[in-house]
Amino acid sequence: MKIGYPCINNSIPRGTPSTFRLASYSEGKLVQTVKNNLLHLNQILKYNVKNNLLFFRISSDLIPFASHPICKFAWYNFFKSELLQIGDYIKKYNIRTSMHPDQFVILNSPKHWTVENSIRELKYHCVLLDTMSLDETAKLQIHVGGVYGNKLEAMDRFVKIYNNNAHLVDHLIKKRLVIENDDRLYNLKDCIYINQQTGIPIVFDSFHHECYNNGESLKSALEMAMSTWNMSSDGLPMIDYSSQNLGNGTHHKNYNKKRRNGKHAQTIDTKLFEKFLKETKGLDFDMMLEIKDKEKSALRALQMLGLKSAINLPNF
DNA sequence: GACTGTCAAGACCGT
DNA sequence: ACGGTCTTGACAGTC
Repeated sequence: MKIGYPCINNSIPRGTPSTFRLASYSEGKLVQTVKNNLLHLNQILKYNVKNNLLFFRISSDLIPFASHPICKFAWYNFFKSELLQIGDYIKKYNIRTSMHPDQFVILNSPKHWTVENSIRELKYHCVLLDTMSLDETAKLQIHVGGVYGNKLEAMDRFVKIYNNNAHLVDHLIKKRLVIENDDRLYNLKDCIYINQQTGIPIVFDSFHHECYNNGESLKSALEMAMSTWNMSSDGLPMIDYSSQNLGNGTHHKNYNKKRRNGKHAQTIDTKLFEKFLKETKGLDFDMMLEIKDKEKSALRALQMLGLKSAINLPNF
């Protein structure tokens, strides 16, 4: 089991902007920003290795506007050696990686341009991971998409574009793509339906499952999701762990039991995490902590798991 | 230096 | 049909 956190490390000051506005796009700005982003990523990975946090979600904003038509720059050539170096470091210390393209990647949209944009975005992620020379255990995690008034049709549209459009969704994407159950549209059972017809592994999100499920127990749900992974090629199953932000959520005007307030907790609730560990005892997976204070909670989780000093490392 | 509107991209929901 | 909301962090313009 590896513990990780997504994209941002609050212990390492950035110093430089990580992105910029489309309106001010220039090749020079892109190069400078990417250069800074790669240096920053290097620092984060070193921090992670030092601290035994060996699962990390790389930010989709590493190369700003990479999939936008405005970007004609071959960043994958220009930064090839830097990217390879990062990839070597990741492999050397056996760091598990993933990326999570954001809400705009929707493969089952009825609008063909939305699907095309989505695929361009997925390709950017693939080129990035491929240029780092990472194997197919480095995953790209997305949600199923919209419902558009008819869930079965919408799911079948997902399956169809995945299975029957090899010119759009090619092997480079398929070897990395995984789907995640969400908190209101596509739950675990829906993801299983898609998995059965596509073979796409499922990233189990514990918080989303709490919000939206079909009554499965945590452990059996987790086992179902984990069984969709081909351990030899996909690697150990990944899961997302988080809990809801307490505070004024229960007073929100749209509060209800299923959705709660939908936001991720500020910091890890050790009691809930303890309970989660107890209920999932015996299962092995790589766990991403989607919690706002990022590495801080991840370190706490490591401590609770007794993994903190599991490895001895050279100093940096 | 603090404050705040806005940002490439989508979809849902209530009115 | 339409505007607000989801959820999110940081840029970028304003004071």
